[in-house]
Amino acid sequence: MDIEKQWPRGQRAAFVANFIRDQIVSGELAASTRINERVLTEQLGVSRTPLREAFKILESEGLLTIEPNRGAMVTAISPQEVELAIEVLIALESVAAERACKHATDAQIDEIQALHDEMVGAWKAGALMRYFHINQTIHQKIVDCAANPTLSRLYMAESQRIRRFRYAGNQISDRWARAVYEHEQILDALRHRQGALLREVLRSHHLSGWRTTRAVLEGEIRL
Amino acid sequence: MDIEKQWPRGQRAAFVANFIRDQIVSGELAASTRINERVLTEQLGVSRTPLREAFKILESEGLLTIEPNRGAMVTAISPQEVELAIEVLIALESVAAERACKHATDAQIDEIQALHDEMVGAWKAGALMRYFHINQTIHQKIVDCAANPTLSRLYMAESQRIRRFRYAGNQISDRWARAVYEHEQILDALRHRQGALLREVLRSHHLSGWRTTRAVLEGEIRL
DNA sequence: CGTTGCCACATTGCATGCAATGTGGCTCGG
DNA sequence: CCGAGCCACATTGCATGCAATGTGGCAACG
Repeated sequence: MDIEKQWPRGQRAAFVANFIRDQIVSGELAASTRINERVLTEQLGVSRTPLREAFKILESEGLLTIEPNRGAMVTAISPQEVELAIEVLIALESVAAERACKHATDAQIDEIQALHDEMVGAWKAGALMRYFHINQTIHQKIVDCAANPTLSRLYMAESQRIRRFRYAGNQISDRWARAVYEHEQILDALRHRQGALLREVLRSHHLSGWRTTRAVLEGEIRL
Repeated sequence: MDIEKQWPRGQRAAFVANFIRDQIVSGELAASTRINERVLTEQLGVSRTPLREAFKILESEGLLTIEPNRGAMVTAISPQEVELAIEVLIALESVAAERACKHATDAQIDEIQALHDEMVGAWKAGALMRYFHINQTIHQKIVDCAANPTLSRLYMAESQRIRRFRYAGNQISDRWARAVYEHEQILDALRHRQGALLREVLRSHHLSGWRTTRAVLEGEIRL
């Protein structure tokens, strides 16, 4: 990437971390891939110091595993661990649901509605990647409506950590259609500020999404 | 500290991070304190490279804030943010409660019981610091019983992040006595594997703890 | 006397060199 | 032919030097 282009002093580690994080959460860097410092420094045009600082950031986010003297590799996560993480995500979103219905501004809801419309467009256009990305954004925005920075931070970190696994499930077109329908229920509940309902709709949305995804991951469904 | 003593190659950043983290969560390093790299390198006997890597780790844990060209300082947290973080901690412990009642081994419960007995000892001896530390350990162990690594990891990180604030509330002797009583209810619920009950007891335990702590922080109660 | 601009010093950000460790291939003995 | 040991090379861990940026104090000016 951007060899020669120099990022601002004081933010290089952050930019490098973003770059690697994108590659990991998008699945471009497969699990257990070893990362070579020299290669990356040449790709990114920064020295090893900010690079290694980025490694430490990503390690504490759970995306990289660093073995002393052997370097960094993309953390491997089992479907079992993903399932447990989703349980945590559901808990976080449950708290968010009730709070979001209390604290969301109309502008925030409109923004989510706009994202939803855009997502439906991506669905109809068959743009899976775009759909998936907007989907994630919508969930994050709902959590952000809860006006709880800790909640937003943990939700973002954890959903990114398992993102590469969840992508699989959306490739099933039945699931895709159903998810769009569920999202409409979610928006309704939010718009009518029915916290308990939103919580339950979100919960079953995630559970049914995970059932599909797990089936795909375990090879029970051929694409 | 340990000038001259050299930590093993490959773990220095981690050890430095632990060292600083202890100082922050224990309150020895006050909020907004600027941290000077040169001073720390001399105290710890490591060079600036692992030190700066440790800074990045602690920054992503939310304990340090790094301003470019101005260095690291202990992140300031408002009581408002602490309250919001506690709401998240309660959500995490709620998930943990149900799961812990299903997955806890008898040995784990015995271990928690032993910690509880030790904590009562510290209480009777008036050893506040020791009491507080065991208290935190008990809650972490309960979460660990849930056998969900993500849950354990997030719970630990977040409880450490706000630890320095919660200490204040325990200095009220009424609260201290009540907390011990509540902990007995918690252990009972866990031992009888009553998940829903455990969840509710934990929830009200944290809420009443926070009410006291907030009052102390806001200066409504003189020590 | 207060304010502004400037300069020297302190501190951080990053690149790089060196030492330590890991790794793959080769030799040599069985 | 196979395996163990060894050696050269690749890679990482850390220390340190240099450049960029921030900061506090002093001087000059109003």
